[in-house]
Amino acid sequence: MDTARGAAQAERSANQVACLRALADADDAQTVGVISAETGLSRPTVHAVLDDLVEAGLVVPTDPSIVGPGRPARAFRFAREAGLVAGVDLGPRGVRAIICDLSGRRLGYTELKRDRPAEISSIQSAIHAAADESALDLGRLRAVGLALPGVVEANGHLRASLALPELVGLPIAETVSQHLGRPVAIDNDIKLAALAEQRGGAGRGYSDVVYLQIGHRLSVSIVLNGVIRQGRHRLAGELGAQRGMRWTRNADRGQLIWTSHPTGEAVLSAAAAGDADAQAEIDDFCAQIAGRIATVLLVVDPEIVVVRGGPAQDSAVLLRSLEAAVERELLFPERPPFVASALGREAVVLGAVGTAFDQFSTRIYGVHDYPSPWRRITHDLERTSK
Amino acid sequence: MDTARGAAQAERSANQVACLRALADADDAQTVGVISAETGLSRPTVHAVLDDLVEAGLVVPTDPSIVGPGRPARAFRFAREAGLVAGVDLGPRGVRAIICDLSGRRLGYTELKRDRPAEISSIQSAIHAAADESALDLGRLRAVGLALPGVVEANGHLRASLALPELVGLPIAETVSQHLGRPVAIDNDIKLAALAEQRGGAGRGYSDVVYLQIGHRLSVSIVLNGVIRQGRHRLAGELGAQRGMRWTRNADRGQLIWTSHPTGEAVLSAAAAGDADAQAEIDDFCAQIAGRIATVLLVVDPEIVVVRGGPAQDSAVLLRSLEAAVERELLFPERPPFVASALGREAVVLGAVGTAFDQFSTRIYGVHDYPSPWRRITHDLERTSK
DNA sequence: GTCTTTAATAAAGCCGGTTGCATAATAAGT
DNA sequence: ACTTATTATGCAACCGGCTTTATTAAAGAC
Repeated sequence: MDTARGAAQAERSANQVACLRALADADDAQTVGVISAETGLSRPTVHAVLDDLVEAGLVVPTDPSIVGPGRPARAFRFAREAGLVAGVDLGPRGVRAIICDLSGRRLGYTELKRDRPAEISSIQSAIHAAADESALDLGRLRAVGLALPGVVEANGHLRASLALPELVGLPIAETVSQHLGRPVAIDNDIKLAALAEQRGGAGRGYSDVVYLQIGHRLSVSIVLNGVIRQGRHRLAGELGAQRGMRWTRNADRGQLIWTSHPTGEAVLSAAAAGDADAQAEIDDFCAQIAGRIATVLLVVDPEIVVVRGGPAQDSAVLLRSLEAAVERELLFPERPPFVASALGREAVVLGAVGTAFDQFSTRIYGVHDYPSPWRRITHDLERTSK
Repeated sequence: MDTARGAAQAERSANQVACLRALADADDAQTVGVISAETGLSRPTVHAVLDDLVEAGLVVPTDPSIVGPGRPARAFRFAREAGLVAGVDLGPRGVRAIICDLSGRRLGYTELKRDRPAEISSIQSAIHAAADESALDLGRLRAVGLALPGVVEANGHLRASLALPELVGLPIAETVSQHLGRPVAIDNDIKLAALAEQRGGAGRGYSDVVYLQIGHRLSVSIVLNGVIRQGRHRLAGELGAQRGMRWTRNADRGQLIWTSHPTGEAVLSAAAAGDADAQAEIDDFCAQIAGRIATVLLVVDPEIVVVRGGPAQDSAVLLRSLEAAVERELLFPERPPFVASALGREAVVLGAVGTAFDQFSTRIYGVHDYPSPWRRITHDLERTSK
């Protein structure tokens, strides 16, 4: 008895999404005729669907803005300002927050440094600060995404974290959610960065991506079929959890030691400028980590590897060295290309807000299966580098 | 303009599948009323759908076979004999073939040894032999699944194979398909074994399974979200493709060397009987391979690990030793359980026929998205051990 | 003020589903 | 052998969603 109703309503729902997408893709107002042509739906249907969407507040009628002869067409516009979604990246040294509208446009952004141990309240503070930047009304906030370093359980607790030990065991998602009265999606920072790169960064267009972050420690995260690989115990990619398996020998308590130049960045820059010692040190480093990377590649055989490490302009040195080192590990010539991260350090916070869109799509838009605006989320990157 | 038609027909199609499933699940004849109750569809709808299915030959009306008072209900039965699906496991020493009906029942089975190099024609021969066993009419054959050792490309060629070098580079799937006039699904043998174990073997009920075959060489295959992980170059799980990465030190050109007893099976049996030397040798072996297994576990973090190795009755010795060795490698206590393969050597051929059901479901049944009868395929295992 | 052009609305029909009711087919009772 | 109780069938009516077709409304152009 529910089947028929369900199927019929599903069809209407699908058409709502189709019309909303057509309206949101072209970001100025559109007439019913155009939407009808674009979606393949008949004019009366489009009209009925748009009425529903106007009712729901997702679409607003606009002035016809006529040009030619004939009766002016009623125009409609996606009400992208109807709701807000926030993303927060709570790291060991600071917090970043971003606020987007329903179309994924970046409306507010904040970056706060911190010396003291982190507190849960700094998450809400960052959201408020980002909202104040553009005088946004947080009453329209629909959902929040949160990125944390460490093993994040499905229930929103932080099971383990070397970077934020002060928050381990706390019900973080629950606390923030109760405080803000909004749903909170929470996940590991590297996993969210990988997702952002796959959806709209260097891995765009590929569904299977391995993301590699090379800093003072090495982190791996994997996106398969367009979704983050979590694993039964949320340990997928946690290669550091293997005993006695240090990635490199020149690491001392989580700090990489470089000899040719004081910092990793300096070594990269020098190698890029032609310094042979620096290049040799990088090649040696890559050779050390290549074995385990090769194993990861042979387990999942991804389409592409996105690498974040060192300053963006010098990443080519690291990439080529790593590529060569990995190639030496493999018996077959088939190997995914290694490309530099496109989103850099922003990837984490973009992944956070994006995953909120993904997980709470229905609550955010009020329709089922509306796709998240990853394209725009990741595209508005320039605004930050101002 | 196609949307409405499409949605409506999709609904009808879904209802066809629902009715067919209800009919196939209870494998004797069912009345319209029962199906209606089971599917939640109304009686007139069920009747219309069944008429379609009878038309398509998938369902046959049956004698009412009444019992109580009242007008006898028309009964219908799933026409499981309407089509056949074959699976073939072409190995280095022989070939196995199985033939199932539409419900996944095993109707024919054959096992042929071979000393000479393999030929493609032995695939068809095995199918014919299996059909002859039960006097089956291969005119009803709908699809074929084929398992091969080595790297199998998506187009049906064998890219690399240590076990069957004589077939490398040949368009195997295409040749068999043209010869039989039927679609042929082809894949790597270990991958298909993993799939069979996940769908109806020791990994039943789990969607993320790592399958480990421990013989003279070690093979890994991974099922994620219920589908075989293939990888961009079909190399997912091919850990042997990493240079210099021998799994164990007591291997000589692909042959494991045992000292306490002549064969691996003998070592396992002795250890099971309490032989300390044998147990020590097994523990040493497991310690050697545990590192790489741990890495695989940390990359994908599966729900369960299915292990095939040694004779079934002594597998507990190997499993416990392996479990302990892997546990020593991991920093976190979370670890998937290790269980013994339920399908044994049959897993490969069962996976072959099952993947044919999966891939050619529409052609086999004539309806969209009818689920493969994995349960019955893997359940009829006893018939072989006769 | 009328004509032309374009869009909105209304009406009718299709397809798939459901509910409700009269009817047919049987076993059991007399 | 006939009636009755019982059960499933088959038909009719209706709903929800979409489409097509025809009619009406609203603007600019002459």
